[in-house]
Amino acid sequence: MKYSTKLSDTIHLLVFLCLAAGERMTSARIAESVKTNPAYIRQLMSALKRGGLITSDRGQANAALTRDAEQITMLDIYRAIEGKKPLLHMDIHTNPECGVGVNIQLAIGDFYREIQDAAEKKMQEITLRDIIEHYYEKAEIPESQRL
Amino acid sequence: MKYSTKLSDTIHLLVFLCLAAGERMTSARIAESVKTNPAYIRQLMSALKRGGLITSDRGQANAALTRDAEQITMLDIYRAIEGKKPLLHMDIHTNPECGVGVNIQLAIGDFYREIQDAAEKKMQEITLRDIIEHYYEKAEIPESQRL
DNA sequence: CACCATGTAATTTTAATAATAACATCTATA
DNA sequence: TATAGATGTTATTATTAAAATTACATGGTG
Repeated sequence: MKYSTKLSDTIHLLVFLCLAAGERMTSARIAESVKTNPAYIRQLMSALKRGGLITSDRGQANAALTRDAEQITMLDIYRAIEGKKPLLHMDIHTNPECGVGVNIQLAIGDFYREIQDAAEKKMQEITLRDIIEHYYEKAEIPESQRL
Repeated sequence: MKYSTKLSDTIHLLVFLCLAAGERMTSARIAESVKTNPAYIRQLMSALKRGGLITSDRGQANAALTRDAEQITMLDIYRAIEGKKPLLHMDIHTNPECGVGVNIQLAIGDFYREIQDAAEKKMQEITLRDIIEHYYEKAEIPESQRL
């Protein structure tokens, strides 16, 4: 399949929203930057809304964070849009006739869990504010123009 | 796309190989346990060979680890079969006209790198021996029957 | 009312992976 | 030496998760 870029696109969306503070961002405007279509952006925003990270109103462009950017972690975003989807995937099609196969996959699953936990711990340490700050540096936006 | 189960299948393959110490495992036998086809197994083994983790001879079933199971980490296996493929994927299709889009993705990339490092550090701590031991526990193989 | 926005479901297209097929080459053995 | 069976490798097809797209109901604003 394609690789999922949902997390990247959602972070992009959120940063864009923050940078345009005041200015009302439509899904069409955001889609232009992400180079995708408005419906996809709205789907991501819908997931963010379900996850309690943003509010938005039907009929008008009025999305906003429900809390400060430093209170939103990358893990919060990941959970909102990818749910419980893991980074590594077990093979659940092994031969059930083969006891070895089944138990090896179960054993692998426990180690995958550890790796997932390590990754999620790091995700939890990264806030939307951190990403915005780092974006400012990358883009070399002068301090005076930052929010 | 489909989710990649290459890592899971390759670990499966290696454990299977270790458990059958002595007995010569053909790609057909292994494929039966993983419930796939022999050519796929040979492809995985080919990658392991390129990565220097196993040896094998053309014409006869004779695969073997190049070093002890405790000297092979999950990261070694991941590198051999997935190369530099990351766990999280950036969106490289953002609008190049939009400086914001490009720089946000660059900023995201740096944080993804941190997450990748955390996951790889954990992978490096897990050896093939650990997985085999844990399999023995899962399968409740009596100590007397373990290798 | 007219226009433009969101919200959402359904469908189509794209792309990474596993599955499969085909075959050259090597080994062991009868 | 001939044959059976194994690996090594490439090419093709099928599968499947994701993004793209379409469609439209619904709500807000001038």
